[in-house]
Amino acid sequence: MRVSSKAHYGLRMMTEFAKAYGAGPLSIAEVARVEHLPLAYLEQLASQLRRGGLVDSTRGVHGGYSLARPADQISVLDVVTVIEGEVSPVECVSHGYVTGTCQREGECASRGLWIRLKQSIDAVLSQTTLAELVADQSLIDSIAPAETTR
Amino acid sequence: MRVSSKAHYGLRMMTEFAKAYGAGPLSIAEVARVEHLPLAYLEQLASQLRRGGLVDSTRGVHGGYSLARPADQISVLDVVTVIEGEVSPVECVSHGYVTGTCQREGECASRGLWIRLKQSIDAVLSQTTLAELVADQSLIDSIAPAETTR
DNA sequence: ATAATTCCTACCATGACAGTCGGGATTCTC
DNA sequence: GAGAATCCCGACTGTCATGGTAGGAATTAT
Repeated sequence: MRVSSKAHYGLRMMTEFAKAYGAGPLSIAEVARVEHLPLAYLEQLASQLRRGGLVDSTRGVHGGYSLARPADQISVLDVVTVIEGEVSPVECVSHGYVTGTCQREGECASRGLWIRLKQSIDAVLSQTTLAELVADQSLIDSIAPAETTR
Repeated sequence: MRVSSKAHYGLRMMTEFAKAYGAGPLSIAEVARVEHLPLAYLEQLASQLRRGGLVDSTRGVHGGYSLARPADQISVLDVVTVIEGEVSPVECVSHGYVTGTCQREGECASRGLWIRLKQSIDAVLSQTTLAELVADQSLIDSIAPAETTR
């Protein structure tokens, strides 16, 4: 029951893209710098995010990535799903589940529980957008700006 | 963001113990039989559940395990926690988190999100008890009893 | 005694995670 | 056109959790 640091990294990268939205593409070298994350690893994650349709890429000298749509239209669930695959506590409640795969299907008492759990997780993650994370960030920075200068 | 099949097995075992509650200890050999799970693996899980204080064990010929307290006083969260450790999407919101371990602490905008997520998961899992799972099970069995005979 | 049980430790195979590395393709700038 | 900055891609690696298996020791009812 945990979010991988992979997805966490992806989310941090996405908030950087969100901050830069509208001001041209942001390179992952820059993201690596401000977030203190390994460049080569971010490259892989960025590719996944692009293939997942969350960002667009621009190659060449002033290239980089930018959000495929405004930050208030990308939820944390979108990001986590692209990086970790569908959020689902057990296979039998995932979207692509084929009826009958689980032999216990008819007699399973806990399926209802897993469905409630999935819905609950999805709700929390889909209610928060990148825009809100960025807003919270600015708020934090405005209160304690000295911290960020190290 | 998934529950391990280990925890799932543990939960299935616990519901068997719940069904047998009051009628003496239930052996894991029996659990393995009715749930079609590997015996040797269940042994390990049963030990964990015992060390976690959820069941009591009786050795010897008519030995086995029985719930340490009534089924309506053991939640799914109890079981999952004993088997998987604390449910926590990221380290910084877990119970044993030491303030300052995460360098981003002051500037982290997503911590609030993870806290909401944890609370949401905990709520769902702690609201369901073994007693409810057993009750649901009986209901299912009474509706479609033919299924279980194969 | 012996059979049924829990208990305990060690072992193992597989796959995910969290990266690193090296090079190729593209595009801007000079 | 050369060079630098960038994205793109595949291969490789070390560590750890998962999902088991195996063997034997301790305990207890019959």
